[in-house]
Amino acid sequence: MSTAQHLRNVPIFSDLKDNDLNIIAEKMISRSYDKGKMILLEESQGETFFIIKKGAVKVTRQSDDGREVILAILGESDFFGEMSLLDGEGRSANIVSNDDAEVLTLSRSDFLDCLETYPKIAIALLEELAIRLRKSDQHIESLSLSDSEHRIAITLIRFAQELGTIKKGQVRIKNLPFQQDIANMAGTSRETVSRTIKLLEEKNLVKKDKKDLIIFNFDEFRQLFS
Amino acid sequence: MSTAQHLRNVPIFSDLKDNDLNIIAEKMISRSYDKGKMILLEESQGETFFIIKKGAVKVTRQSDDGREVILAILGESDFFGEMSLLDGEGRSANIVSNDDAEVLTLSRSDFLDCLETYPKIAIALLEELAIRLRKSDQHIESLSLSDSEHRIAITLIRFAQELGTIKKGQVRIKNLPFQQDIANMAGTSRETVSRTIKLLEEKNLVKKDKKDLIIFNFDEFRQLFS
DNA sequence: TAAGTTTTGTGATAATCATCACAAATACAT
DNA sequence: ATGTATTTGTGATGATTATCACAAAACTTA
Repeated sequence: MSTAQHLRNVPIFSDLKDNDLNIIAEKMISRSYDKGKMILLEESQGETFFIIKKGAVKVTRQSDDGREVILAILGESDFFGEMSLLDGEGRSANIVSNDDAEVLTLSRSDFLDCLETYPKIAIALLEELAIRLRKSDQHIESLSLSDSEHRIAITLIRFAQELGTIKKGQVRIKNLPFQQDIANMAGTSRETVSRTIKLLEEKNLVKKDKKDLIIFNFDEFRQLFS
Repeated sequence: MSTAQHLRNVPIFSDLKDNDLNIIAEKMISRSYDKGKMILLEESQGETFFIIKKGAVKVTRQSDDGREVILAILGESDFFGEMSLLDGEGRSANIVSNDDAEVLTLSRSDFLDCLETYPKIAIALLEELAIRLRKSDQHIESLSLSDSEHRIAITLIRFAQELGTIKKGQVRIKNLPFQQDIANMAGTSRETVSRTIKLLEEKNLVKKDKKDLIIFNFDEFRQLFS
């Protein structure tokens, strides 16, 4: 698939005419990263905009003592790196490739040019940031109010929405992340994730199937926990 | 002060020419709210953009059982309401006036027109949303990793940055919010806030002065807790 | 297939912190 | 000022959950 065709799937570019899309596509460079490679470091200057072509990445923050908080897991057609381009501050998060990943990159100046030239892109980007803020707010609420069972359930709901496939009310989360990663998103410990998922299985709400997790009745599940 | 003069202080409008500013100012309507009044309700459709002219508001989310999470406290020249205008979703948070507050409002269509007409506004708004996302990320990190002492200290740092006045290394947070509000931001209980502030006083890091709180050495304080 | 590595499961224990229950202090109203 | 309502302080108690310590299971790689 050509770069322009990839861009077509990215919400913030989808409004553009083929012509404009091609112009932007030509400015982009493709890169690949092996699983577990650091794509962006917390301290470095932010000079690039990234779009995920293939694979998935973890957005994390690391505390002094080495513990990791996972802010989000991004997948195909998602983008990152825009924050420091926009406000000029340094990076605030690390980005690590979760699988082998391929990305398209755009330089700072090309990115900012885009925004000036195509106001539609700026507006679409505003929309996307608004959605992310909403998700952050929900995340904050869940961390503030809930016990660990709820927090973990809500994390599973997030995965279901981002990575899940629905089939008659059931959601299958393909390749459920490691318990440690779930714990780092839910603000709890790995052991608690293990115990809680077992609990959810005993309540007949979910079922493990090899590397996947199935939520039997997604609507009910959401009702219960959010 | 005229409406246009107020807008001058609002970051997203500060780039505009006087002329354009006046055009926008004429479309805005001023409203006042008594302390504690709900300005926006969680369920209602989002149809208005708000700028705070005077006073402060709490941005909150409420859980079913009535507990409240405070996402932010916004003050003069801050704005809100943009999220549902941008992504078309319903409100995700409540807004309650914290003091008596005066706001300027702009209708949905006027707001969106603004973005189309003045790309500079869209870009400035992107910048502001990027900053908010950064703050949310920090908030999430702090809720995920820290014990209650740290979370409360970080909440105090947030207040200091938003509402504080610095004088030779000391920060005075004028009119510290109620312990209950601090607790709702820090994701802890009111009693724990009480005990923790006492603890911080015993460690000679802060001091209460009537309704204010003084942080003796702001840099050191930040080092300690973030 | 065997050996090594990573991930998961599970008990025991201890620490943190929410909750309850008041008392004290402070603010507010008449 | 006096009474009422809010906000804060503080002890006691119990619940939740982090942490430690392994064992089991599941993947990798040779």
